[in-house]
Amino acid sequence: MGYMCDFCGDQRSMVYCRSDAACLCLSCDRNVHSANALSKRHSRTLACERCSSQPAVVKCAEERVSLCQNCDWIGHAHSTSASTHKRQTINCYSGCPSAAELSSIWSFVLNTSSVGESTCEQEMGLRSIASSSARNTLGAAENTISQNMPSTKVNDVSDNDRSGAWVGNSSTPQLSSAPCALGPLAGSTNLPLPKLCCPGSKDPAVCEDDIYEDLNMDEVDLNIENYEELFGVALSHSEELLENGGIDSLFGTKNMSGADSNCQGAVAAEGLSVGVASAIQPACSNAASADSLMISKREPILCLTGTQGHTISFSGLTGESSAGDYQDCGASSMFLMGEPPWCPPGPESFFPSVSRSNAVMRYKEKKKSRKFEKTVRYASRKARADVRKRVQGRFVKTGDA
DNA sequence: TTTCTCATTTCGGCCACAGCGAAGA
DNA sequence: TATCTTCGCTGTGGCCGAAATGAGA
Repeated sequence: MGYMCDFCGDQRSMVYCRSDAACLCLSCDRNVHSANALSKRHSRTLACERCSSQPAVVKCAEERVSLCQNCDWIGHAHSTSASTHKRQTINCYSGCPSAAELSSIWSFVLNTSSVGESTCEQEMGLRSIASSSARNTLGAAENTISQNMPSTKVNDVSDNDRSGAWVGNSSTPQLSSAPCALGPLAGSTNLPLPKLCCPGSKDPAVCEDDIYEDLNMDEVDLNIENYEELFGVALSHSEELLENGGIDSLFGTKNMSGADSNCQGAVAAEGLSVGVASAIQPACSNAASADSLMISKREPILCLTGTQGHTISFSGLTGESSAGDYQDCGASSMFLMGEPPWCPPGPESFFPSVSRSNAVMRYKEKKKSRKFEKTVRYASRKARADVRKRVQGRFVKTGDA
């Protein structure tokens, strides 16, 4: 890092806000994003420690740095030795999570409190910012993985790892958490397979609908106390763990690479279904906000390690994503264009055509009725514009009649 | 089934000006 | 180095026209 907070300029920046395109310290992150309900929806993640201008998507265990997609690619794809580096997905978050909740999202702090306890109740308690939708959809993804890759050993983690499977890393879904994963959403569907909420999903419309239905950040009432203090301790703890080589326990999940990697089987399997693989590791699938989930759709990032330790990366789209992009393009464009370009022409029987058309109708209706609130950044300007004289909608000079 | 026409919806530009930040004195 | 001044840019809302979309013949 080393870069200063874009807001206060005093503290070291730690968090990258996609919506604001800004790097913030934790304190400013809290202040800025607790201002109103809209700002609470901003999807944030750790800032890339290399370029400090992009959101980090993975954490390299060997180099001990958080890297954005680009830096990760530059640093690992071109080097045979570096390509074997163990990397962990860094999750997004939104709202104003407490330190404990952030620790759950990133799993690099206060891990001991949850180690060894993997009950649904605890996870739900920790992840209060996570919507049931996100939880369910990921759970559905797990289920799908298990069905589509029966030969792949998905559940290959210790109890300790399991505790962080949900809260810390989306790259390695855990079948063991099926009671949690198979929530009402997945269970209520009549579709042969649970819904997926990922770029490779066969029915993004369904996903987005569910996201909007189930996500209600306004209901989240989160308070942050002793933010800096907590994180100071937490970071020290994480560094200590890193020095001890306890990357697994630090992140609470399996690594992305390695001989027993969960993803390995997926890649090794011939005719890899990218869609399914995307379900394995959406960029921010653990994020609670629709924001982040949409980002996941737009930026399907795959970093899978094959049998030779080579990393295969896919990125659907590159470049900056504006706030407007998140509004709709993420899902609708993909949806309207049919199958995502990265979807292989595999079996099309994931969803019956009737269900799909129904999903199309539901999606269109919902899209029609959806309202995107406009954020007024300067109330004073708004107040002045409201009282300013106009002619045919245009402002006129004060002196003019 | 395709093509054309009309109605409806969506979206971007325009306007004045206070306020903010950068640059220079 | 600190303070002040100047300049340029930003954002605000309602209306209009062009473009896109949908429905019907």
